[in-house]
Amino acid sequence: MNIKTILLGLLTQKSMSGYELKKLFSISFSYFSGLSFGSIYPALKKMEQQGLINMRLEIQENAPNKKVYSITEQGKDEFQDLLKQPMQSERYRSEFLSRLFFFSHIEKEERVWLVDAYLKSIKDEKHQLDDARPQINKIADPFQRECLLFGLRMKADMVKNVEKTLKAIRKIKK
Amino acid sequence: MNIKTILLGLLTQKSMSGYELKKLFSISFSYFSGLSFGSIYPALKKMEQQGLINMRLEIQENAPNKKVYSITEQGKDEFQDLLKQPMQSERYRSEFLSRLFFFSHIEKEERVWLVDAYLKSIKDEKHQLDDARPQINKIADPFQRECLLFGLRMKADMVKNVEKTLKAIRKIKK
DNA sequence: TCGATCATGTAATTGGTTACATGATTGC
DNA sequence: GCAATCATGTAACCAATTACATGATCGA
Repeated sequence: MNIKTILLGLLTQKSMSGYELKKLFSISFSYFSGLSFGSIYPALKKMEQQGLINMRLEIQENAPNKKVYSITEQGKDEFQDLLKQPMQSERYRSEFLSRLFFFSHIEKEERVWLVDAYLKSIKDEKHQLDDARPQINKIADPFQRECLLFGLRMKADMVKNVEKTLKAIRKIKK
Repeated sequence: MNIKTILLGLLTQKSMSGYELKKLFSISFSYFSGLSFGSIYPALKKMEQQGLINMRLEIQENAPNKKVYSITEQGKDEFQDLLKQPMQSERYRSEFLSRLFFFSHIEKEERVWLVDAYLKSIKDEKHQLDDARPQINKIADPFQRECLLFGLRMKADMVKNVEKTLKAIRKIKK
């Protein structure tokens, strides 16, 4: 999903500035995507030119002025169209698999060490997601809750599968 | 894993031209990555300039001449270094999850239809991988066989998890 | 004769990231 | 006084894709 769709989606719920979009995004969306100001601000400018969103300058006294964007009717139509496009399952670009593919080129201890460290890091992420669960559930709608559940299941599966691979590569001599 | 590492890895096994690299890549690596000529040829040129690989022009009579690249000692060292870097688990950029996140904005039938079509497409991919299994196993080393097994397990888990999500969204009224 | 395979390459575009630049306010 | 938060933006860079350009050979 590209930045345009995401921003349209978030602006459907509430008018916001680029700064606020980034914040909201970091809370609710962080697990499966990530955006930086360097892409948000140019995207908003472009979308305004295309008539998908409107900008209103909000003068603030104790903080810098902010540009509050709201979605237009045209933007809503565009968002609907984008959501209804068929989903093609993307190639799973996995650093883990790419590395494993070339494991014959490094020493056995090195292999075990690498996979073990990787396993720790994904377990860690799973725990982080577990911890964030109540907070996310508070602001999420039913579908977003399903997102979270899906993410947790996939993380658990990932842990299981990496563990299996670790066992297997321990058995490979040489 | 970036293109440089992949090309170095493949060239460790055998000296090859860009065209041959692409072919080999498509067979053994296609499941978890993908490269086009538009990235392979410039990458090879750059790597040659950096001294990671050498080029030898092979004059052919019944086909266009080809540039056969072979890895240098410096290239081997670089490849070793790259393989030993710790793996950081990347963010899982999932179109499915991004779409699900905004599912409240489309009709129920639309949602079910979309997920159902998606489910079919990943089942299809799983079958394709299953079919390619014997062929891949023939040319793969033990670690590459583990890659395949890992991929198959993850695909199966994916199917299960999408099915669960489908059931859940069927139950959500509105 | 038409499409597939062999073979290399460039240009334009996509879709971002990171670093840089600015500057006020608030809390410790 | 220093770090964090608020707030916007540009420039340089990265890593790739797609489309375009060329052209020979071989098999059905």
